[in-house]
Amino acid sequence: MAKHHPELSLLFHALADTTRRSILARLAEGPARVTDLSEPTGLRLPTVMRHLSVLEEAGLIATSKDGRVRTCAIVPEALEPARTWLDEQRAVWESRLDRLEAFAIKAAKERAK
Amino acid sequence: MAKHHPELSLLFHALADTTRRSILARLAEGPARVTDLSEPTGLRLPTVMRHLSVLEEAGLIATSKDGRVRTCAIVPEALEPARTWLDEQRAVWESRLDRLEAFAIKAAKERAK
DNA sequence: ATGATGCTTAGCCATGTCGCTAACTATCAT
DNA sequence: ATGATAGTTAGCGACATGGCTAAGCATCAT
Repeated sequence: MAKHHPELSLLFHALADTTRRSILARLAEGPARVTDLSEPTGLRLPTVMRHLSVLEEAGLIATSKDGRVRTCAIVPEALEPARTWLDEQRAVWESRLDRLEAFAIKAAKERAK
Repeated sequence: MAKHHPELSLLFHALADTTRRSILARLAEGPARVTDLSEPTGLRLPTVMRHLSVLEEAGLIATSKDGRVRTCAIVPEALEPARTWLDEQRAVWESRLDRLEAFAIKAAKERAK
């Protein structure tokens, strides 16, 4: 049952951090330099660098260096695996709603005790 | 720009682990006892318990105890915040494709050097 | 009432994460 | 060639994570 999806783990892990999500939000407005990402977050450069490497390993951003300036940009397709997984799960989970309801009744009974 | 979404962090973090995703896959087939989840994963009970509490805190599962048996079941709506966030991002990211392409050209130039 | 069963708690170990500072390298401007 | 600027590397500290064992508690069957 699709037990090993390291890419999904990388992806979800990268998204599971408010700082990284706000970096992505900033990059959604357009490419930015590392320093541009450091200022609004109030974080030091090395800290930002680490977040960027997590995002890059997850495939969520791409970076390139021109002179001494590194520019970061979003990779929109990177979200697809997550989206696909969520859709698949939703499909399966909802098709089991009958059983879920049976469980909910049991749970309610338990809660009432 | 929606900087603080602790629920999203909990959610993505819960999903960022293959063991937890396979527990969810198992639960997608219907509610199960803790022991039922322990056997296929090959993990010890306390380990499974910890994963379950992570999943429960993220709102992804609900559990109830009847006698000495705890039953776990999926909470389908729990995926919605993640799905919504992904959809929003995709919308924004894709609307910036023009800028992205400009960046891609620059990146290609850099890669070639 | 005894033992088996199912879960729970406490606590250990190795490793990973997230922030930092300090020091280094590389580039650009003068 | 000097200094400012942009990024990078190394390494620290506090804490979280993911696995385990051992021991405890509660319930069910006999």
